Parts: sequence; structure tokens; C-alpha cells
Amino acid sequence: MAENNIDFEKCDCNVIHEDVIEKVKEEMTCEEKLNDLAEFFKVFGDSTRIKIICALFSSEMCVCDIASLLNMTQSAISHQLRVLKQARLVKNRKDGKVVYYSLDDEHVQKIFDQGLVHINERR
Amino acid sequence: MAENNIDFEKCDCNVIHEDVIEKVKEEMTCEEKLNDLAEFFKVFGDSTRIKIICALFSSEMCVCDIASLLNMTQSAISHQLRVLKQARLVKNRKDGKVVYYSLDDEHVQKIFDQGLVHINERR
DNA sequence: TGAAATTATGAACAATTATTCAGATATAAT
DNA sequence: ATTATATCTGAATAATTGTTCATAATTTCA
Repeated sequence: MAENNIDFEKCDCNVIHEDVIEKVKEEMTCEEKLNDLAEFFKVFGDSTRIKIICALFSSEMCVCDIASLLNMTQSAISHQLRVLKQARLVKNRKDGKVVYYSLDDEHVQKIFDQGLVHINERR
Repeated sequence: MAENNIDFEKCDCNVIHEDVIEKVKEEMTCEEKLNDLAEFFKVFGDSTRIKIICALFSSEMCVCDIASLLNMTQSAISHQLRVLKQARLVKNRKDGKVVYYSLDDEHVQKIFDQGLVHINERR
């Protein structure tokens, strides 16, 4: 029988440093926020979406223009713009038939730039 | 016949704002860097890895401890630690049988925090 | 009203990815 | 040497994700 009443854990090894685990557990951001955070970064983790974001740093653009710029189908771009919009990274305005997209967040540039700093530091 | 000698484009719509596209093209970060950047953010875009990163903000930990903390198998954690190491986000030191992992980058915290700011701004 | 153009969307498919499983390696202790 | 422990690794599986295709919705213009 187990020493305590905790359900079977998937973890298949012994706890080596219980004190460390306790401390980390207390200091850690709650699981729900961490899941949201991973979902958020997932949006940055696709080359099509990163290119769209980067393009929108320069100027607002319509779907057609982005598709042309990236040499991809309008449909593919539209799908990705929806993902970006759901993550509140872009916003859009409609002018007749044309929908113009632009960035909707000041943090995007900061996150983007910090990422660039990191990959530029390759030794 | 096409107006110019460019190969067939996947883009299936007309260019509406050629001037904008030209301007954006000039200002855009080169494709190679953008691909690397997407690869880099992909590493943040998984809840297991985000949790590992967050845990390591508090303290260095061995594989066993991380597995126990997150209630996952040692193997799963080991696989993800490899991904994190390849992205140069964590480093490790060996002490006998035990391998201790810690963060290997000052930018990680900045990127993590900016992400948190973003998701905390939900209206 | 009808045709053309732009964008959005659902379903299917292909590709990628995380985890599990089984077993290998490496170190320490007996 | 043998056993036990911690970690790593390759292959298989399950789940997720990006793109394509076909089509719908919306707006403009004739």
C-alpha cells in the first residue's frame, strides 16, 4: 500500500528533492494561466503567422495583399488571420468588399523583438 | 500569357495595393530569420514545456523532480527537456546519476512575462 | 437583378508533434 | 560483478494542426 493517500501518479521515479518541489509548487504560476500562455505562444509558433505579424508591423494590409506578399492562397491566409484575431493579435476594418487587417497589441512587437534577440545570439 | 515572367503564384487573387506590398517587402525581416523565429516560439507553445520553464524560474531541478511536480513520466519530461535544450533555453549539469536542469537565457523571463501581460489583459 | 470580386468557412487530407513503451546507458552502492 | 537508480533514446501511436478544396456570404458595379 502507498505511504499516503494520493492517487497513482504517472511519475515513475522517486522524488529526490521534496523541499525543492514544494517550494517550486508554491511559487509557480497557476496551471490555468500556464495553459493559456502556451496557447498564446502557439500562435507565434507558425511561420505563416509570424510572417503575417511581421508584415503588419509595416502597414495594415488586406487579405489579398498578404496572400500575394507571402505567395499563398487567400484561403490559407484567411484561416490564419482568424487564429491571429482570436488571440487578439490583429484587428480588422471593413471597407466595401475589402477587409484590412492590422496589429491589435503593443506587446506583440516586444515579444517578437525579444525572440529575435534570442535567435540572433547563436554562438 | 502573364504580364511578367514570374512563375505561377499560389495566390489566387488580384494584387490590390502594389505599393503597399512593395514597401512591406522591403521592410520585412528576411524569410530565414522569420522561420527560425517561428521555430523558437513553437518551443514556448506547449503546456508541458511552458510549465517546465516556469518551474525553473524558481529553482534548478532534476528530471525526476520535474516529472513528479508535473505528474508526468520521466520519459516525457526528458524528451521535452531535449527540445528546450536544443532551443538553448535550458542547460544542465550532471552530478553522479542525477542531471540538474536550469534556465540558460535572460530573455526567457522577459518573453514569458510579456506573454503573461498579454493574456492578463483579456477584456 | 446579375455578375464579378473579396473574404470566410467547413470538411478532408497531409504533415507534424507529444506521449508512451521498451529498452539502452551511465553512475553509485553493495 | 551485480543490483538499483536516474536519465536517455528510437519507434509506435494518438492527437493536433496547416493547407487545400469547394462553396457560402458579402459588397460593388454594371
